[in-house]
This record gives sequence, C-alpha cells and structure tokens, in this order.
Amino acid sequence: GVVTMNKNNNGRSATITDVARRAGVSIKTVSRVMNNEPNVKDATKEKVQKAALALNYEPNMSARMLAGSKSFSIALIYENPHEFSYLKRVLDGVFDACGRAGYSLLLKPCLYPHENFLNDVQVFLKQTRIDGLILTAPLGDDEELTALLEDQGIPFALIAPRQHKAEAIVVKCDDELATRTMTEHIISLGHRRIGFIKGHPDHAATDLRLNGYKVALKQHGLKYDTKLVRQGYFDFESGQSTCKRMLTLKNPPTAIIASNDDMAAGANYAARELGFDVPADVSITGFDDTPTASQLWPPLTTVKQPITQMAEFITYQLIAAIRNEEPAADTGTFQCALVLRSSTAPPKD
Amino acid sequence: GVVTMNKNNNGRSATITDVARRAGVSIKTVSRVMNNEPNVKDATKEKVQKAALALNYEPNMSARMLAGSKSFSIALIYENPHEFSYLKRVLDGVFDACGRAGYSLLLKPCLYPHENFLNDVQVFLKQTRIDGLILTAPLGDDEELTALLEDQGIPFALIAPRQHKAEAIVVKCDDELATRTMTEHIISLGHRRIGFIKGHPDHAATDLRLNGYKVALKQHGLKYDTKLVRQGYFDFESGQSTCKRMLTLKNPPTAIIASNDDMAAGANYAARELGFDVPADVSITGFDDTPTASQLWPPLTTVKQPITQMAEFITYQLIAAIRNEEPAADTGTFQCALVLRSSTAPPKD
DNA sequence: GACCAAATTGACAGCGCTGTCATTTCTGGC
DNA sequence: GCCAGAAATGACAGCGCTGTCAATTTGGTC
Repeated sequence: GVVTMNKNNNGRSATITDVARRAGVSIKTVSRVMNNEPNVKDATKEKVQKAALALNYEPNMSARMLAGSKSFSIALIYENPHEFSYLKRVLDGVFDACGRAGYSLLLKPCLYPHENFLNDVQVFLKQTRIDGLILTAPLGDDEELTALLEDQGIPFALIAPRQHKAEAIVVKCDDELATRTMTEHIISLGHRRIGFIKGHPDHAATDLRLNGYKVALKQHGLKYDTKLVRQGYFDFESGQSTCKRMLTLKNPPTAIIASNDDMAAGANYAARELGFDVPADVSITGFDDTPTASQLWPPLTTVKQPITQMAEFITYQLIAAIRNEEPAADTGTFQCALVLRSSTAPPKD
Repeated sequence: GVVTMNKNNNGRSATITDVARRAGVSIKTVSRVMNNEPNVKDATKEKVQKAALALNYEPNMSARMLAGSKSFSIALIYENPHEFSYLKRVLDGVFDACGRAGYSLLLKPCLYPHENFLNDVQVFLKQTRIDGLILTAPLGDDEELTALLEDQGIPFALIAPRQHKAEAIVVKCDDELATRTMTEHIISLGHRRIGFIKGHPDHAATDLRLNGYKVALKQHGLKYDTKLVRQGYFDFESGQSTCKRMLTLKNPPTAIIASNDDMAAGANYAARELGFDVPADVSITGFDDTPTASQLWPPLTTVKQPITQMAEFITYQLIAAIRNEEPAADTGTFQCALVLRSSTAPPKD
C-alpha cells in the first residue's frame, strides 16, 4: 500500500541526525524545520523536508519532551463515569483537535472525590510533564487542583465549571436557557404539574438546569412545588427511584424533566414498571442526546449539546495558550438545541 | 491533605541526581532501586527509597523512554466506534492493569478500514516508541498490521481475533457457546421460528455467534431458514431495519436473536414501531450487556461478557511478555453468562 | 568594493535517565 | 589472613532532541 517499509535502516527508525546528514545540514536546522521555526531559507527547508520524507522520519516524542520545555502533549483528566457516552463525544473532539495541531493526548481517569486524588494527579504531572490539561466537570471546580496547576504554571482548560477566573480557558453551554426552553415547550403542550429531577450536586450544570426550570415556571405563572423537584445523581438508578416516588404521589406530575438522559431513561423505566404509558400518561425529557436517548422506546425528547464541537474548541484554545498565541476571539459558550421526539405529548385530560 | 507541596525545589521537581545526592549514592544505584533491579543491598535500597519519598521524586517518563530500551507504556489501538460502552469496559480493565504494573497507556483511535491506517499507526509507533500494543477487534485480524509489528519486534495482544498464531497473546470469550446457550434458552421457551441478526462481517465474533445459533437449531431439529437470518453491522440502524424486514414477513419469527445489544435495541425499536409488543409478540435478545440493555423497556435478555476482566487479563499478559516473564498459565478464553430479563417470554400461541 | 545589520546556520551542552563495563566491597574456604 | 569469585556500586557515554550563543552568509547601502 502507501507505506514504505524501509528495511534499509537496520530496523531502527531514522533520527534527526540521519536527516541532517542526508540533507547536508546541521541537526539544529532540521530541528528548526520540524518545528516550523522562522529564519530558515526556503531552499533549505525544502531540502530538509525532502530528506525527512525519504527517510520516513518522525521526531521522537520522548526526546522532544526531555530536551525542550514543551512536550507537545496534553492530558484530559476525567472522573471515570458509569456512562461513557458523554466522554466519548468529548474525546472525539479532543483527539481531533490534538491530531490537527500535532499534539498527542494522554488520558487520565480518576477516582473523585478521593483522598488520593490530588496526589495521584501530582504523580501523573511529574511523570509526564505534559504541556496542558483539560479538566472535565466537576474536576474543574476543585480549587486545590486548580491552585496546584497555577502554582506549577501548567495551563489548563475547564469544561463546564461552576465558576472560574476571568482569564481561564473555559467552555460551557447555556444550560439554563436550554432547560428553560425545554420547560416552556412542556408547558406549551399543556402540562401544569411538571416534575424535575436535579443532577449531581457537584456539577455546575445542575443548578443552571434547575434555574431554567424555575424561570420558565415563574414566567408562566406556575407554582414551584418542592414535592415535584427531586435530587438525582445523573445516573439511571436515581432517575428511576425519584420518578417512582413522584408518580406514586396522590397527584402525580403529567411530565417529568430529567437533568440528563440517563436519569430520563431511569424515569421511563420506572413509569413502565408502574404501568404508566409514556407519553400518554406522563411525558419524559432528558438532556444530552446520548445514543440511548434515541434508541429508547419511546425515543426521548432531549437537549443536544454540541459536545464534540465544544471539546474541539477548548482544545484549540488550550493549545493556543500553550503556544502563547492569541486565542480565537470566539466565546466559550455554545448553544444547545431542543430535540423533539415521542416521549413528550400533551397531557391526557 | 496528603500532599506535600515542596516548594523548596525551585519549582522544578526532583531528579534522580537529587535523590542520589540526598541518599549519598550514585544515580545508577537510584536507578536500580527505582527499577527493582537485583544486587542492591537492603540497607542501600532503604536509604534511596527514603530519599525519594522525602523529595517526592517520580521518575521522568520521557527520560526513561529515551534512555532505556523500554518505555513503560503500551498503547491501545481501536477503531473509533459509534457506541462506546464496549470500549469503556475494555479501558477500565486496561487502565487498571497498567496502573498496577506501573505502565502508562496511550490511546490511539483509528479510522478503519482506511487507506491511511497502516501509515498512521507507523507514525504513531515512531513518535512514541511504546513497548507493546493491544489491538481490539477487528484490527487484530489485519495481517499487514500484525506483520508490521512482528517485523519491528513490537509485542502485541489481540482482543477477540479471528485466528492467530499459536504464540500470540489473545483473549476471547466463548461466543459460540454463549449464543448456543441463548438460542437453546429461546427454544426451551417454546419458540420455533427464531430470527437471527448477524454482526459486522469483519468481526470474528460474528461467525462464532452465528454458529452457536446454527448448532442449537440443529440439535433441536429446527430448520435453518435463510429468510430469518439477516446481515447486520453491530449498530442500532441495522438492527432496526433487519428486524423490520423480518417482522413484516408473511410468517414472522416469534423471537429474534441479535448479535449484540445495539442491534437488539434497534430490533426492539422496530418492533414497537410496527405495533408488536415485546416480549408478548416477539422476544428479543442481545449480546454484551451494555448499560442500555438494562435501561431499555423491556430490559434485554442478553449475554454478559466479562470484558473488563478480559482486558485486564490480556494487559497483564502483554506486560509479562514485554518483560520476558513467564505468562500466567491461564487460558485466554473466558466464559459468558446469560442474563435473563424481560425481553423474552414464551410465544403467545 | 567595503561595510553593517539582519538573516541564516551550526557547534555544543545539556534534558533525566539507562546500558555497559570497570571498580570496589563483600563472602566463604583454606 | 589470603584469595577467588560473587555481590554491590559507580563512572561514563549516550538516547534524540532543543536551547543558547557564536559563526557564517546574505543583502542593502554609500
């Protein structure tokens, strides 16, 4: 196929020295070309590139990291979740951006919260000497961690943090607006008793989504009823149990807004267990648009976040910061979109 | 908390030289201790360990990789799938094993098949110089790739390959037996017209699972009906479309065995669309026991593979091979378990 | 053509570690 | 107490690259 096997090199791959010799220049000049540094004559650059191509040369990461102050690699730290679909979409965006920018990515799953968490990260940083770090929610809200990173001068970027310094690299989406829009949609269908399942208290999005719900209720003159607002934890089980409790109230809600799809799936399951039809007896909505959301029966009305795009965006921002480039002037706030499917309908009565 | 901030080191973390100085030995001796090499007096070892701890020393990966022939890191190459839950479980196992063995893991998502695939992997290998590689299905069946790795003397391990050399490091589960058992279960419920949705033709598991189905039919004197066996691709859509076609036959099956959960979810969805009740009108089964399987309504009867365990196992095997240790004598074949849920029931008539 | 600043290139010393091999320090046996 | 051989330790040269700074070349000017 496309690949030259080049067995000619004794099994060892070409080094910068080989390229330099072949191009008839010093290794430093090769280094300049490989790093796109200025002050190389076009003719020289071309010679070097030709030699590199002929030898099928690829710079050795370890040597680069060791010699230079930069490592051309960043890490993504995440709390190992039960449900991976959110992270998958983040990874898609981050890998993509890293690939394009010539960076490699290290993954660091963590237990969080955990007494060894900070130490664990510290060891990781010492071992790898990465150039920058992406923190997924809720890790971006850990002040000990961000202080540590600032202290060590390691640039970092936050996905969906609760609050952050003005100069921080951040990406988030308008959770409040999205949930408000969702709630308004449910209200416009005619629902008046609308349940809400909150997300994990550690996540910033949890409060924002709750707020969107509250605002929509208020604007439409509906009362905020604490019996209809339950604490969930972004997982199937909590969606299931809270929904079960709401549907067995004397006066159960005719619609339930869950703060993510996993909980919505749990709510859907609980409704079925109790013999409720979805959406005839109770409408259910989620947030995230996971694959499961569209594969459930009925498929879930939900909110689609452009997660992959957001991840790509923040990765570019981080790399720009590492390179001391002016970041793109874009804002780090993305808009979500309502995805209407058949888990929602007007109430029966 | 647990972490010593040690600001005392000018912001730069301790090197092997610092440890050597503090312990009053040569850096080579520190290196020996850090690598658990033999021929170090216990007293010396202890001195070094104490010094390392005091300085909060962690060896620098890049330097290790550059200097040594070993890099203490392995990579997992995977075809970026639409559905990530399988891979998540693999990752859980691999990260766990790597962590325990002191190895770090690089992730390499790939487009496959793709004209640039091999080249892409080659570049990756040159850049990183990892010690070993784990190939997920179906990449382990790419002979160009395995030839390349053998040629370069890079140890590799295969997850669920089609066939392999005797000395290869392999893990798989008994797909045929599992599917046979599943089919027998369906037969024992009283079903006689049993549909089957095949998996992606590139995957080894596809043929094995089909075989299990065939064997079970034969043993129970049931005819193999090509109308009831459809080609799927391990994704939701193919499950949906093939199921729709089977259920609109003049004489539709009363049960459908899908080769994985995603397709089973698609089949479930298609059945609902056509107004079939699951399991009253048609039983549906999957394979893998993904989170979705248990969150669907009705929850899916499926086969649980010990994927995380398998991944952990093969990672240890690979690391043992890298270290030239005798691998544990265990076999690389794991057993699956039937998970009975409510998507299966006796046929109505 | 001489001259200067700017552009281009190269020599060389590490980065933090491991491999090799030489050196030193221990053993036990006589 | 002496010696061979084993055990323990250290000196030193890189691994492949980048940073620093010095050397060389270039182009423009009068």
